[in-house]
Amino acid sequence: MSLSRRFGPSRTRDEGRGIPDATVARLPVYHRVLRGLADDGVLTVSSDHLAAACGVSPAKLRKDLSHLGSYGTRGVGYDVSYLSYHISRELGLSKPWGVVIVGVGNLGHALVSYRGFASRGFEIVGLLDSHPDVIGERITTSGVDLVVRPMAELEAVVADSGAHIGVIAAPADAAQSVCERLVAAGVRSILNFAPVVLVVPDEVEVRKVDLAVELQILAFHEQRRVDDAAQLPKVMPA
Amino acid sequence: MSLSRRFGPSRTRDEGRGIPDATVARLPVYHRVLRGLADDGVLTVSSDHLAAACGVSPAKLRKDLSHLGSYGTRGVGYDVSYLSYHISRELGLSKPWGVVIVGVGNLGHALVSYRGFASRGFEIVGLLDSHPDVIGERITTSGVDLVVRPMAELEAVVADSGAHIGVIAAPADAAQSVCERLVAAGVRSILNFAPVVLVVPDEVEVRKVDLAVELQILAFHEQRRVDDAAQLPKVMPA
DNA sequence: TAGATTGTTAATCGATTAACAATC
DNA sequence: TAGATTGTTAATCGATTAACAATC
Repeated sequence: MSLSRRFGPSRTRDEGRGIPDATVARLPVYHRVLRGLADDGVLTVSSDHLAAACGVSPAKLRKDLSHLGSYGTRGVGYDVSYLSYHISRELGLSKPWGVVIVGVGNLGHALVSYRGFASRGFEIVGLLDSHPDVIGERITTSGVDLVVRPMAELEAVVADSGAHIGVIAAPADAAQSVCERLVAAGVRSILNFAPVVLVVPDEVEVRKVDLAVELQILAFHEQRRVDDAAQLPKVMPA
Repeated sequence: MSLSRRFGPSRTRDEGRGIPDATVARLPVYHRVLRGLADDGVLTVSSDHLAAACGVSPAKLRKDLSHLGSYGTRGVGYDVSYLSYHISRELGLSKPWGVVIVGVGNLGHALVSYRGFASRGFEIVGLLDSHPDVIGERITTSGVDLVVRPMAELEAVVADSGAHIGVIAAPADAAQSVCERLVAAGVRSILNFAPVVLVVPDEVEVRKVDLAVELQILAFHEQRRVDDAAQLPKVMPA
């Protein structure tokens, strides 16, 4: 980190609040790409370069970053590690967050083996399932060494581990009940893989990953393409 | 389907094009909830009810549906199966779409066993992997009976199956190359699970599912909550 | 200083919302 | 007819974009 910037940008930013949702959703991508650049030994990057690597326009990138503060240098660009640090701080990645995964079927197993957790400061601190075949299974991957606990222990696992984030990888018909127990146990951030609209109190943040929705959006556009190809009379190349 | 509506809404709609992206992204949710209502034997639903079940406001729901046409009845509500049919038609779910999955590790296995494909008219028509341990494995689940093929056969599998959608469940460092081969083989719709910004021609539609991004967005809000709780002086209950 | 690049401004675009006229 | 509920309108809000003044 450039120590020459020690005194920082003197609070010209949005007073720490009010970063637009659309910007927050892109910060993780900027962060990942910056880490890749740092690994490659790149020290400085311009908004044009970084934007291209992130798949956004330079204007959008600069606008997004301006919400965090003023971490670039005109005429030069951005110091890769300095910017990376400030994004990670803004995202809350400087603290480690404990994650409990409820449902250790195919998807749950895939999540546990996912290496993106630990590398971003997330730690899996609990695994729960209701199926006797899975309960008691010991799962050991890089950074994880846990035994699957029965659903009855959900509240105890959350309390003991101090988990902040709950991942619901359970079947659809169990999802709402799991969600309610997580919330009652004190979890306020939930990542839901079940194809269900969860009902939660206002203070709880739910994000949903829905394979079927993504596929259906693709199908919509695919159909448009097929229809277009069929309806338009073939235009002769000149 | 109410045959009394046989003659349809006489093209008052947006001429088939121009359904806003935000609306398209919600249609699959409406469709799923409507199917659930139909299964429960519900014949008619008001925008207030349906909106509540979908977790959106009634105004937004009606606005969204108005882009498809005029499929409700004032004073009554929407015929569940009639509306469901028109949404599925708009989404392109009346035709079956072939899906090829590239990468049959933990995530790929989870995807194959996901029951949401077939129930929405998607059919897995090819599985590919580069790992010798996985190649040749026969995978049989409800509706799927396939052998994992080596990566070298990607082009042949796409051509033979006529697949329209490619799912990239391969490691990050293979994703761009897989993507290019899919596109060269004629695939125009890609669902990408690899944490990589794919570079594709304009005519290709890529949707990305990124676990790390979702977790980091949750961490951002979680941090805000924690900070708020720490900074605000404790307010006495009156 | 001259060239490069940021951070900000103002214009545009698209999405959301509330209210209500149309109409079953 | 009276009550209910849609489909549409107009206002608001938030996100994107292009251009450029600030400044390294």
